[in-house]
Amino acid sequence: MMITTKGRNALKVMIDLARHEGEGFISLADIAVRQNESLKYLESSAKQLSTSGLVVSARGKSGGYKLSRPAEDYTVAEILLSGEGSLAPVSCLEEGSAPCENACTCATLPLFKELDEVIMNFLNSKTLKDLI
Amino acid sequence: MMITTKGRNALKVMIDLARHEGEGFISLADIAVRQNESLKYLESSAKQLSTSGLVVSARGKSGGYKLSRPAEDYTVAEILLSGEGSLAPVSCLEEGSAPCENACTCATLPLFKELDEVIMNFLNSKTLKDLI
DNA sequence: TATAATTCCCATATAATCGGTAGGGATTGG
DNA sequence: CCAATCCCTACCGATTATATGGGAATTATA
Repeated sequence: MMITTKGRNALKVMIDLARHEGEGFISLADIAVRQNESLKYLESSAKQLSTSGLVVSARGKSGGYKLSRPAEDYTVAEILLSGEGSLAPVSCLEEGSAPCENACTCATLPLFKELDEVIMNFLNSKTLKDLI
Repeated sequence: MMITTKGRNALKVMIDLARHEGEGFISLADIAVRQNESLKYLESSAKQLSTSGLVVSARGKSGGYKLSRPAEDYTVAEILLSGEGSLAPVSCLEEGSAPCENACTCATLPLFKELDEVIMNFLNSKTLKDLI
């Protein structure tokens, strides 16, 4: 499976924030209850989204998270990428991975490159707004 | 990543067999050399293909494997499925997995169902013959 | 100023999966 | 009988997945 709980939780946080767009900062505790997920585990996804610049965070009392742009300006691809690091269907297509020494003769690489494109085209065509 | 060495090796075996279609039984030792893979590791993929009925095996001296149908009659999807067991992009879409108790309220499930369809449509549209 | 709420940071734990390796059994053509 | 070949089972180290837990830093507000 390509998408783990990290990506799924990143998406759940973003969807919840999008549903409460314009309501100021939303606390993770609220999101955890609504999405039926562990607060502690959501923290890592939320922090990653914040580091990636996809959300703005505010610490301290009445703090929380909010979207940094309108919901329709996010692609699903960038949200999942923030959570997962990579969405490549095979490890040899991950950015930064050691290039496979058999790449030039590998009988399967062209296929997986195509598959990667198909997946990314789909995920780039969907916006956060489409999910709410 | 969704495709592991199991699926990739299944594909490599099938591609090699397709390239030698009509030459009778091909030994795994030959395939291992040509594909630059460990014989021992390929054995598990080949056995799985045999169990799935995608190839015919012959034991004993001058034995080996051969395709059970013409190369153009295999979809890439069924080959990868034989090696991987499942190609679902998330665990909750895997057949036989315990159904997620949040399925009816999960904000992300519809998206992943669509993604699964996109992936399977692509992999079903490709045949083994397309790869050689 | 004290308190409570909140994000942020780091460490730990457990289970599963990945990517093989090893050894030998069963079968069969020559 | 022998060598080649597939078949079966067990194991193993490394990594990843899926969290949990403790507490530090920050901030609004009473």
